[in-house]
This record gives sequence, C-alpha cells and structure tokens, in this order.
Amino acid sequence: MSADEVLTVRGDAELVARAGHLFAGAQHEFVCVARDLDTWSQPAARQAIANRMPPAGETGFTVSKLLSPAALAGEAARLRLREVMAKGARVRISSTRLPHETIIIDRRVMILAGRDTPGLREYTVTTSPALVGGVYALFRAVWETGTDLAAYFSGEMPHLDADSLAVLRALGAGHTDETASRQLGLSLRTYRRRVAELMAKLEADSRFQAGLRAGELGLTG
Amino acid sequence: MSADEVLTVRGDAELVARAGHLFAGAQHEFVCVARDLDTWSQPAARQAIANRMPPAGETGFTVSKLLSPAALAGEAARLRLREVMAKGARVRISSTRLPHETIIIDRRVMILAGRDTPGLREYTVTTSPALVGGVYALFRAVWETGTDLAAYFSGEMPHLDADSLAVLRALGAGHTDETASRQLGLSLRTYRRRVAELMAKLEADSRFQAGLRAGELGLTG
DNA sequence: CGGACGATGGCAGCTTGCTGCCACCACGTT
DNA sequence: AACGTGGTGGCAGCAAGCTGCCATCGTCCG
Repeated sequence: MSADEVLTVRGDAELVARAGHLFAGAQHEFVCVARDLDTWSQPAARQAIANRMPPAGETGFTVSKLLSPAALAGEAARLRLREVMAKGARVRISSTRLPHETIIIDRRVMILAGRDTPGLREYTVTTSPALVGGVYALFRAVWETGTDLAAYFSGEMPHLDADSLAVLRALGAGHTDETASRQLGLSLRTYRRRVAELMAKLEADSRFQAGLRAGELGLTG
Repeated sequence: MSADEVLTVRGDAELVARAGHLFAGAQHEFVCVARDLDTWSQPAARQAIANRMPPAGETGFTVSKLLSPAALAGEAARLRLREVMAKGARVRISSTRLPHETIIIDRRVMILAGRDTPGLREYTVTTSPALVGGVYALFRAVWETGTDLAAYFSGEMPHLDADSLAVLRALGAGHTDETASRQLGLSLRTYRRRVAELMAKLEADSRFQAGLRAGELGLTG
C-alpha cells in the first residue's frame, strides 16, 4: 500500500508554481472539463499556463474541452468559444451541469478544482494511474454523448424562438395539427407554416425525420 | 498544501480489510460504475462487502449502478440484473465503455479499481472532497444520459427484428412511403402496416413523436 | 396620407398517410 | 382433401398534411 501521488494546493499562484511544468510537459492530449471557459481560473493564471502549452493542432496534440450549456450564453462567451475552436481545440457541450473543473494531461496527470468558493481556490493534482484512468473513462463517456460544437456552429444549430419551441412541444405531444393549432391560438394554416419552417431548419424531409433530429439536438427538454 | 487522503491497496483481501468499514458506514448513497455486475471484484469479496451494507431501498438510501451494454449480454447476466433491481437498486446503461470500475459512497469516499490485470488488482481509496466531487459530477453527467434499465425491462423497450429496423432506417432517411416501400421490396400497404406496428410499439401518436421516441431509445445507430 | 413590408388566415387543390375490407398464398394441422 | 392461421397486397375511402394564391391587418417609414 502507498499514499502518494496526490497534491493539494490553494490558489492559482501556487498551482502555477507547483504544477506549471506539467502543462508545459503536455505531449499528446489536453482535456478540460468545465462549466464554461472562464470559471476555472483567474485570467492571469490561465494566460500563464496557456503560454507554456504546445500549440493545439500540432501533430498528435489534441485539445478537448467539454463544457456546460452555460458556455453558450452571451455573445462574449460565444466569441471566446470560436477563438478556442479556431486554435484547433475540439469543443463539446454536455447537457448536464459540470460544477467541478477537471483537467487531464496526457492521460497521466489530473487536476481537479474545488467548487468556486470565496478566497483561495483549492486544486488537487493527481498522477495515480488508477485515479486518472478512471476519471478519463468517465470523461470519455460524457464526451461521447455531448454534441460537437463545430457541428453546432457550422451545421448551424437552429436558433429557435419560444414560438417554434411551442410548436415543437405540440408535435412532440403527438397532437394533430388541428388540436395543436387551436391550443396555440393559431390558425391551421399558420401552424402548418410553422411546422414547415421548423422542418426546413432541421433539414428534415419528413415529420419522422424532424422528430429524430429534434431529439438528436436535445430539444426535447 | 497537503498530500493525504489517498490510499492504494492491492487485492480484494486488503481492500476489504482496510476499506470494509467504509462500506458499512454508507448512509445515503452507494454509486457503482462498472462494465457489468461481475468484474469489479471476486465473488467472495463482493459478498463480504454486500453483507456489511445497509439494505437498498431503505429510507434515504439509494443504490445506483451504471453499467456498459455488456451487462445485458447473456441470460445469466440479465437474471443478476433483475435481482439487483428487485433489491431497489437503480440501474442504467451507458453506451460507452467503462473499463475502470468506480465506487462512490455517500459522495465522500471513492474507490477506483485499476484495469483487470493478472495478479492482485489495485484499488485506490480516496476521501479528498475535490476528487470525489469532481468524479461524482462526471458520474452524474453519464448517469443522466444513460437509459434506465427499469424502463428497459418493464416499459418493454421494443424488441425489434431486423425488418422493423429497416423500416426505421427508411423513415429516418426521410423517404416517402412509396420510395421506402419500393426500396424494401414491400408493397405500399405492407410498409405502412409496418410503420403502424412500429408506432404502436413506440406508443407514438404521430410520426413526429415516433421519430422522437426512436431517437430517445437510441435506435438511430 | 399612401405605400411597402411582413405576418396572418382562409380557400382550394393536391399529395401523403392511415386503415378497414377482402382476396390470395404458403404452411402446417387434422 | 379440407381447414385454420398468419403474412401479404390491392382497393377504396377517409383523414391528415402540404402549399400556392390571395385578401386582410398592423406597423413602419417616406
């Protein structure tokens, strides 16, 4: 038995000082799980670390970022996302909350941040293969189910107003057009117009396909 | 900074000896992530631990098991699953592989097993809040996306023959009934019969809803 | 004021989807 | 051979969905 390979530090400064070299040593993969691009550390610390990292997109070096939908809120956040993606990082969104920031480097080192608390934040640096491997497997599982952000932007995830969403819900409830239109206070004609628009946005040729797509894109609630 | 709260043990016997009390002390929640119900430890060790645990389903005590699809292979495995569920455990299936077994107790203690290797298996016992919290958040994310096994069994996940699956694919491709029926070498009438049967199985009132359900149940491929 | 514009809704006609009815065929049983 | 059973397919009729056309209404300019 042994008790080692785990290190707890407080505050960004100490993290950079003690674990900065681990970032610089990244060879193959940099994984980051977080709520959004901002919370995991102070801008200064993040910058100091980013400077030490090899550039993403280099041969065999991948950067993966798994974020909560919160990362899509606000225009500034979206811009940041685009920048990160332009640098070669793969970004995915998980529909569940990810309160604890996690970083895994080369599948060998893992850094977990404690909850965002007042005062100095606590970070846990681990190199235990079992721990890192286990967390990495879980990360993979979440990653697989997340929606790819590249597809989100380029494939133009339909931006739905509350209106279209209501139509979607009516469709999902299985009502006939007549029932649904009355329920929404629309004429049959307009309701169908809305459905047609929705299907166009989803690039669906049939209502079945539209349902499928809607599910894929996580518009079911 | 500190380096503690992590313990690595080798072999089931040592795990039971050193961490058995942690199982007995479980108060609220017992989480288990594994490939199936068999691999995480030797039967003897599992039994020894199970005996020390409070019974599932007791007031405020929940048992959650997140497994790979491999856990559904074979009649024996299914029987075991039913037994576990009968005892009150919630079971979900994640479509991704979960090579590293993980146990989280009361959101305070975490046990990670190394890969299944010859010789004594290595277990890592952790109580660091940051580590446990981080892993727990990831677990939740995977759990949310998994399909509930209770629904799978009782709610009778539709058992589809290859035939119905072909219909499903045709529908998903967005073809009209006429095109699809010709493609499958069926008459229009029969094709539509198949679609109707499919919708009955999915308990869908409209094709849109059927598409939604099909997506939910992961029948998209 | 007048006109352009966009959203709506009625109408009509068409396509597609849905299903009851019956006939047919293949197969196994009595 | 006669029979029942289950899967298939044609037909017909209805229900539902789709869309072009036009009239209407409110709003926003010039």
